[in-house]
Amino acid sequence: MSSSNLSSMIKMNAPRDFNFEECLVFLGRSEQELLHRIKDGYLYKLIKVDQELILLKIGCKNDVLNVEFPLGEPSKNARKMAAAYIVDWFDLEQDLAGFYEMAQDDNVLKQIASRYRGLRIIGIPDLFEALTWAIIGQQINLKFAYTLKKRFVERFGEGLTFEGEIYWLYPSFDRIAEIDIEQLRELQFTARKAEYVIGVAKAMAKGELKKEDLLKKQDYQQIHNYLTNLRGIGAWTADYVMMKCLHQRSAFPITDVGLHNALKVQLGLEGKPTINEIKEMALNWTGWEAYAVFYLWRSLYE
DNA sequence: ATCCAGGAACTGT
DNA sequence: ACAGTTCATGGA
Repeated sequence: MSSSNLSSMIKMNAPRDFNFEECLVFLGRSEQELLHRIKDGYLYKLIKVDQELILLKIGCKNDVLNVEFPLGEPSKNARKMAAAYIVDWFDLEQDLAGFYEMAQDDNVLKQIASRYRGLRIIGIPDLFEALTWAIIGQQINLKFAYTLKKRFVERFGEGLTFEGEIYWLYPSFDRIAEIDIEQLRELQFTARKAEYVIGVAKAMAKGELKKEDLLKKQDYQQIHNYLTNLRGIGAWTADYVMMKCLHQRSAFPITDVGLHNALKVQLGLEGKPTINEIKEMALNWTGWEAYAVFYLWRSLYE
């Protein structure tokens, strides 16, 4: 990965096995998404680094990612942070050669691995967002989950208007740590979801829960245990967050309903596979479970 | 109407 | 350890 400056634009060489178009398909999966926007082949996202709001406009041509800053020239440090953000978001440090090698002999993954080749796990770099988005999505249909997220972001997040469009930042844990359950009930969160979301915000506001500390553990089981000790974080949520935020290749949300549906379709089953059947298939995926799940999720958005 | 949804905690055995 | 129950709401 190298980057060079060229008239306020950052150019980043994409790693091998990177397909921007495939990533955009995944990012465009919901009409209700408000934390990024895809327009004319460009991806727009608002981020905040050191109190500085930065709108990213990301394009890709000839295996080079081009990052522009439509709001104006950010500070040198902010440009550096923006580049790091993109590496994190698109999991660009991952070498996928091992995944494709494994998948080519795997009956479940063979087709989708080659069909979506270059798709990377699109992450949620913000730990608070990853945890609370997972909590919001627990046990409700995805459409309603997006509705709740939209209300949550529009009520407690920060918005910036640029050329007639509003770009949103996800609410900060500091902001959510100071609200009460009733304020989320108004948005139709259940009391339980509200409690979990505020609980996570408070833990982060107190400094008891930090992404860097989790990454330091560097061990799947340690991180998983730590996360599931938090109220509202069960095995599914822990694995989801380890996949989407902590770059854990072995994260495996095996009870995920979307995974079950995808396997049913891919294998042409009459009903959904059982957990034991999935464990059987996954024996071959060791070390690449997160990518297997992500490609299967992708297969649901034909 | 009825069942399910990108679950988790709680309760009883 | 394990199975059943409750939470709560919208979508199909």
